[in-house]
Amino acid sequence: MNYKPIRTKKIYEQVADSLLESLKNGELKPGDKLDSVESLAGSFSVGRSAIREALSALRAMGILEMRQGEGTYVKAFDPSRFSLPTSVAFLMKKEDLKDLMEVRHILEVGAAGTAAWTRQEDDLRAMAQALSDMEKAKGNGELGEKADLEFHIALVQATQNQILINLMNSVSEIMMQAMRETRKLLHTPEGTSRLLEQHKQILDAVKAQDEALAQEAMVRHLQSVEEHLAEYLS
Amino acid sequence: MNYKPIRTKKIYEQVADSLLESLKNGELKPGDKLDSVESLAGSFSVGRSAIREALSALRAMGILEMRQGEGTYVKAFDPSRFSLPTSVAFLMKKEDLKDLMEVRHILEVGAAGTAAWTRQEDDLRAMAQALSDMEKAKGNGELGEKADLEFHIALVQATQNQILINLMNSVSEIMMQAMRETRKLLHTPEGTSRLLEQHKQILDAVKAQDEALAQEAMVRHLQSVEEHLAEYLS
DNA sequence: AAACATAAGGTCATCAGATGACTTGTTTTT
DNA sequence: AAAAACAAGTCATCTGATGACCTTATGTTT
Repeated sequence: MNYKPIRTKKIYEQVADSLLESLKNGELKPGDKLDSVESLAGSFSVGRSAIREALSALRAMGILEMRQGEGTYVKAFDPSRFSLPTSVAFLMKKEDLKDLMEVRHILEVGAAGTAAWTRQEDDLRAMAQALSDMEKAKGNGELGEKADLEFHIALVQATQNQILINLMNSVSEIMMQAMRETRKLLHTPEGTSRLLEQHKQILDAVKAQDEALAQEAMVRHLQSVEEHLAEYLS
Repeated sequence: MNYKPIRTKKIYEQVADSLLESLKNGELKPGDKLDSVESLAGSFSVGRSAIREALSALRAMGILEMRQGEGTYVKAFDPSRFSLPTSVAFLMKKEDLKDLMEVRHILEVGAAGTAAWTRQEDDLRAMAQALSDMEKAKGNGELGEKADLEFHIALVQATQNQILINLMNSVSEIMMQAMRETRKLLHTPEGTSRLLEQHKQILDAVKAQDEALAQEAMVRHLQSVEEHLAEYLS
């Protein structure tokens, strides 16, 4: 015999769900100010702690904003919510990292293709700037790596797709944190010139608005990078 | 003149950061049990509420697990943490949805390409099953849609990449919620047979382990879908 | 009249004590 | 030996109090 559990959900979860429901119904709209914690506690007939936990949960989801002394407000949708938790990088295993690298590969190739369509002059300038920084940094691992990152950021920015930008950036950040030591070995003197050439091909294809070529160039680049990191991931 | 703000961070944020630090240092490992809320409150010289808020925040990040009556434990890394907040679908605007659709496009094409390499017999069976379900459901929008979704899930499963699977699934879920009404118009009687043909091409390419063909077939499929949804997104 | 200073009210942040609920392990009873 | 009762540890929630912070209104000075 298995009876249904009674009161499975914790109180603050019920409260959070109820508030979420109000949002879906349109009773609460972005920008609205919620009732004070006290009055909410009264309405729901629960303690303030439960309300606060519910609000904290919703804030963690990025739906609410609590401003001390002012009140609690419904946040508008913000594409930056579409990012991954970077704080967990340090407990990823090698397989996880391999999976993440694959996701990055997919996103980055896709971004290169999209950017070929959507890139503006600004974006081309930013990418070219990153390339020239990389050239200047030849041999300096620290700087070279920074310029490398800047290039990839400029590329994804060129897609004009905020969700993609946020997703890509958080993926990159997690990978950087998880591979702190290893990734330096890409920026040896001759490594830099190889990377430089690959990046230049990507930029040229994006500039020429050649989607297929941009994707190919990115695939070549990533395959090269992945080869050099292979031993770390195996 | 701009002075540094004093005590920028709230107490629970400081506590959360401190605990995160312990995780990075390796003082805390996945599976470990944390001290009780009381004793943590003593160690940090703060009230229990502050500790609880910190723990709640870490739980929201998926790093901790609080079990009533037992204690608080450090969770192991779980790829399912790499998903996007599905609860915010209802406050997305059309541009956001367009961006998200683009991300889905990129991920799905990438998944098709990867699956061509990694798919197992099981995966092929699951995809074929979804297709036959779709055929049976011809005309029934509800069932057809379900089978459609199953096909895409089976495809991404075939990549064997848990992070990609989670990411893709949450993207799909958000899109489904945000387009509740509109997406039904794909599963008209003649719409279904068109979709069926496109899916079959994808399956064939994946079965043949032809990466490029699988990607092409997926691109064709998504372009067709996007065309039919165009009026909704414009 | 304009700028500044002060006070008041509202609200979130934190603390501390108390009670309830849940899990685990031990002891007692049958 | 099995079942039931009990005890200890812990998280969940409630409550009241205090502090910190923001906004607004009011008063004061220039």
